[in-house]
Amino acid sequence: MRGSIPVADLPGGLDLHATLESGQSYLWDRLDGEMYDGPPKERWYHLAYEGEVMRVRQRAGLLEWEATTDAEARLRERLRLGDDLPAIRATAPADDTVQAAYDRFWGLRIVADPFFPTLIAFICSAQMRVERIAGMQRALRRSLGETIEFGERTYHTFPAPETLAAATEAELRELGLGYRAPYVQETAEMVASGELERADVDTLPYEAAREALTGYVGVGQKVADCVCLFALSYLEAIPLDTWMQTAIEQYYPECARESYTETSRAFRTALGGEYAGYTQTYLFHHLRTRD
DNA sequence: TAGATACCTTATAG
DNA sequence: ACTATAAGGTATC
Repeated sequence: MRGSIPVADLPGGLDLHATLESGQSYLWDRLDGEMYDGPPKERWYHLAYEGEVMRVRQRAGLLEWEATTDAEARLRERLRLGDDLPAIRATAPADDTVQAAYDRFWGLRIVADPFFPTLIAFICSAQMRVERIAGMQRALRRSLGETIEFGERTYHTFPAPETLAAATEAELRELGLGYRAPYVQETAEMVASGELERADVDTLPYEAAREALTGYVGVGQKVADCVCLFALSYLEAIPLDTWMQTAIEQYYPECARESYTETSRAFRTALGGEYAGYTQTYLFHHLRTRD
């Protein structure tokens, strides 16, 4: 099936390119060089997950999609197309840097990615660059995922928890995960066995959810915040990575505290509270890609 | 509870 | 060519 959504109908519009290449999602893949070699901002992105393939591109004022199923409702959820960006931006501070970030990437939306692949991707993100994190996720899909044929192309889905739980540490190290290999295997086991799963977390208030997520192996507060923001829709979560730590020192020194939890509270307040994660993501993408 | 250190692997700077 | 350092941190002592 296929369809298209007029971008002008979305509150605040859409920048699909910024949304999917700002380091928040590792589920969507580009089709560069295979079925597309046009302008970077109009490229197709594809996603294979739980037996379904969908692909999208933004072109000529439309968000076009094609899928093995009737995917539009899921697409609207995953890209949070209903979020009112002007209302969200109105909660952000008036700083030049924050406003420059919103101007530059206006239309960037926080994703609502599926829980398990997001958990694994951000466990893999420790001490790693964005490009290599994406490479690891591709390797996991290619090596352990199931294949689906769509449009004369073979797609690989992200492996199920049971599959990753059954993988050996050596096998995962072969895929380039390094010391994260046992973390991924053990966390997958916890999800597969039901020891700790999404339902145990996503009904909790934000800080309790973040705390609960650190029960997984390889998940500290920063990775837990990424899962909260990009998979569980806690829009107040602000992952404090090295970029944000630097930004706080430079632009918000009054928010610096002794602990992650306290700094997070102070910075969240500075970024307007309820939608701080939105502003943090604009800021992160801006700082990481300038120069 | 706070502080220090090891950890896989790759890319980049010097 | 070769070494040091950093890359969206976490676990362990």
